[in-house]
Amino acid sequence: MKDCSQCVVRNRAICAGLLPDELEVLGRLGRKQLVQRGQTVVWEGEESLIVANVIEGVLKVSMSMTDGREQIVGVVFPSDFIGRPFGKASPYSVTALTDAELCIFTRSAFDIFAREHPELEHKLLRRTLEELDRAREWMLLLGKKSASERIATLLLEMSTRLSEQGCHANPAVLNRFDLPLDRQQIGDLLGLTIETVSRQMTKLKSAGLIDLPDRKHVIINDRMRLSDLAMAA
Amino acid sequence: MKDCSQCVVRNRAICAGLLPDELEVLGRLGRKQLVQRGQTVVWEGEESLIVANVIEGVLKVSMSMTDGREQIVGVVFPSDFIGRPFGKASPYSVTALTDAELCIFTRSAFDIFAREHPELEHKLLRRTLEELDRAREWMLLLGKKSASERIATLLLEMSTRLSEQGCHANPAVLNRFDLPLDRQQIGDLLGLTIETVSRQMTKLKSAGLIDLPDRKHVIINDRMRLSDLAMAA
DNA sequence: CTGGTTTCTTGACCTAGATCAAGGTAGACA
DNA sequence: TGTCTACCTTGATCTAGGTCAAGAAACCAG
Repeated sequence: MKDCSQCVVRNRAICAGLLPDELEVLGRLGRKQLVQRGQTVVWEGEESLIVANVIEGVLKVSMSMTDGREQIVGVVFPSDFIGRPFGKASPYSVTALTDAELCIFTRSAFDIFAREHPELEHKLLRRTLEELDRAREWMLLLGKKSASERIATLLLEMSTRLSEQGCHANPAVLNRFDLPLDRQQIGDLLGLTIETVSRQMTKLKSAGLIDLPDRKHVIINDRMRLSDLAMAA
Repeated sequence: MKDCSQCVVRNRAICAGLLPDELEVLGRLGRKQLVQRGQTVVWEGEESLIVANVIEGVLKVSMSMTDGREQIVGVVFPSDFIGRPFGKASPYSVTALTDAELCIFTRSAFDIFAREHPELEHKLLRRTLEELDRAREWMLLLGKKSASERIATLLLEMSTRLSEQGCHANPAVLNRFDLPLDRQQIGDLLGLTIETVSRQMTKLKSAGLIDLPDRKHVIINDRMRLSDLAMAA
């Protein structure tokens, strides 16, 4: 990699806070790579060979059962970290939902570098703790929420996470954004079928809480009612 | 705390690997505390004041909705770490499922100590990554598995985690153990009602895969069929 | 613009698991 | 030793969301 100091996620990714010379060493370990929508960069069950920072684009983290049932267990945005450091096999796949740009490291090189740079491990720890909080929040959704509560929660979550993407939170995106997932993927994330997702979205649209000008585009009209719905019923 | 070097979880908790003098400093920051079954040590939404190592006993990590629906998002065993370091509010509660013994630290003192001891933060990172893997595995269960698959998965998970508790994996416990959860708690962990849990357990018993000599005790008769069931159907 | 493909929506029907409602049963305590 | 109480099991019924089956939009290539 030529110059990490110019990286667009420089101040938000786990490499933020490294000293200039440390950053240069890390930069030499990594390489930028473009991946296309649909391309898988980490395979469930395979040896965990790479880790990466997301520079641009959105990716899904998913696990599946032998008979093909799939659950999306995470959605990853620019400046987020992907891959499973310090472990032989990756328990999940990582697949691009949009065209994306990654900053890839071999896992072994990253593991060694991380152990030598406590500041980096600290950043990674904080991120992993946040990811764990999000995973647990999603367990509450999957275990206890109704279909309409799930859809409302998803729309709000996507809204906030997409709007946090820019250098500063981007209020223009907050109530008007493109979903990076199709209906099937929304189902796989929420533990619902594609038909239930479609019906519930239509219902929210009819109730005036949202607009759906086309397949991917979402406009939130009544954020408050939507978040009431997300929390209880 | 008098003497960490005598601690029963000494070699498995995150404090393993600290130098004797570091361990002594950490020991002075912590105190042992007994908690009774049912007692809550961390409250959801409250400021995160303490973290702890579990010395003895089993605890649940849970999140709930405003209307009282509760999801258990984690079960914690001896040598595991509890609490949310590096964050103001705890997103979940932690409650003892059995009488337990903890080694408690104020969060602020622990945070400072951890930042000064990369080896400790590394251990904590590894544990958090494992906890995240488990949470995601559970998301697959909650999003995609049938009731019988969920029960089978739970029994196997409890079997392995309880048997790993001793200094060495304890094969006697593997197929014969006491569930630290009652039926309601099993339901809250699996996203099922108490009645469904009861019916599915009875079904597994009738099929001869397990025995249930009393409320809490479980004997696994046919581990292979149980794990076939846990994975697919 | 047109025909083909993919994705999404809608409708009709079905089922796994929830809900409601009695009973059992095992500890606990007098 | 009885009876209280907190769990647990079982049965009957209901329903949210799944499944199956058409269409309808959007998207794309020529």
